[in-house]
Amino acid sequence: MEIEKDQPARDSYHHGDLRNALIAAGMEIIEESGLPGLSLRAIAARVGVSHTAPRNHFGSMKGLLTAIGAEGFRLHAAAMREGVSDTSPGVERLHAAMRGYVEFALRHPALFSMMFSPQHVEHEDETLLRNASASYAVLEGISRDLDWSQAGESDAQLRTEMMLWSFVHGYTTLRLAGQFREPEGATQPFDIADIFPDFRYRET
Amino acid sequence: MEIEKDQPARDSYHHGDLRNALIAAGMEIIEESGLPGLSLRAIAARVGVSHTAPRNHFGSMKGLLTAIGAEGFRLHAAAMREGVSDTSPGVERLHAAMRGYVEFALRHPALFSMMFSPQHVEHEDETLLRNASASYAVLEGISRDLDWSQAGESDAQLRTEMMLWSFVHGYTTLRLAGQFREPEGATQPFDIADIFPDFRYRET
DNA sequence: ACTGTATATTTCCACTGTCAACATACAGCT
DNA sequence: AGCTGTATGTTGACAGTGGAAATATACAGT
Repeated sequence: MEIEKDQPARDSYHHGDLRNALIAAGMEIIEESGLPGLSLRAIAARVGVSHTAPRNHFGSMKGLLTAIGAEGFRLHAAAMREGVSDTSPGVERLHAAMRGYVEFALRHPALFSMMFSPQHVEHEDETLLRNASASYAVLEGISRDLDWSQAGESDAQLRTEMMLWSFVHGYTTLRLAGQFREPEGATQPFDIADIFPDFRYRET
Repeated sequence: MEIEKDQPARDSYHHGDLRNALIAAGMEIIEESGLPGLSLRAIAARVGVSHTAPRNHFGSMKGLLTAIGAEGFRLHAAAMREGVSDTSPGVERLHAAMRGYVEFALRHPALFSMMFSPQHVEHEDETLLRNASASYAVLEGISRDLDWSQAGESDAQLRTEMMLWSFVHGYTTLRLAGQFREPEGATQPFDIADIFPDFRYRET
């Protein structure tokens, strides 16, 4: 790889806001070239800084990726909230939130998969967990506006939320991994709202 | 890393069954040290062969990982089938299959996440897809023994299968990523069967 | 003005996957 | 049996990676 020519001119030896600049640069690169293109050196070069400079702010590559992932969760939550903003409460709102979840992942596949990869990201990290919870809270809030009375038992609320998150996240992950077949004649797999289990099973 | 001392003695210049030996060695390493420890050179060293030898059989690192992933899907399907073998048909069998899915992933976390990572694995690969389908087919078969009549519409079968797979896979992935909270007093998150949506929602 | 600390650079290291050139063994044909 | 083409392994080099130690520079508090 050649040296980055148009390094942002820096007046002083110190950058001033290197931490945020690195996160932003990492975001750009992961959008452009995916995870394989996301190297410590590439990020540093884009900011115009030596490849060891990030170490002062993030400790290691994993630390930097974790910060990027945390920012990803922030965007993820924002995308869901926006997709939901102009729907009236009820199932439609839930469907909209689920679609927001999926569409964000399809638009930012590399970022999304990194966010949930313990290999790349320190999944115990405080801000990462907090931002992930904020994302989780969007689904949670909508879920509370519905009546899940048949769930019945203790911790019904928590169970329902886990069910929702599992379902949406699994659908998203499998779509990203290209595992779903299209139904006959269609060019895309079923929309997530079309497979949402609004039914109950019985044994034959 | 030091050189591997106890290389399996090889009588002849040619190995004889290098392809399978490499897959087996890769399996061992990913179990012991996870994805970060899984390097082309480490796999080759364990078999006692130069690090460029795999190239003849797999083309690239990704090719080798794909073969390992395909083998992983085979084991995954086998684990599910075994967990199901001594249950009578019905919901219990479905629960058993889901538990088998989850437990395999918890026992082989690195392998499992690699299997679904397009970054590591050629997810269009023929044998990989075939073995993945075999795994898929276990859930599918059990699902057919249940009555999902309320799903109703066209392609109900396919939708149901997608729903099941999404749910199980999402639960598994989120557990692996450490995203679920334990309910109060418990040391583990809810079992997957305890959050399975055997209910329907209504709007309030 | 002085001093300790935060920030950034330089240089080196072990390690990675890929590649081209070469060595060895096997398999099929005459 | 001998020849030959092809499959299979090896060697050595290469650019790229993240991390670490030693060093330079600037800032912040006294």
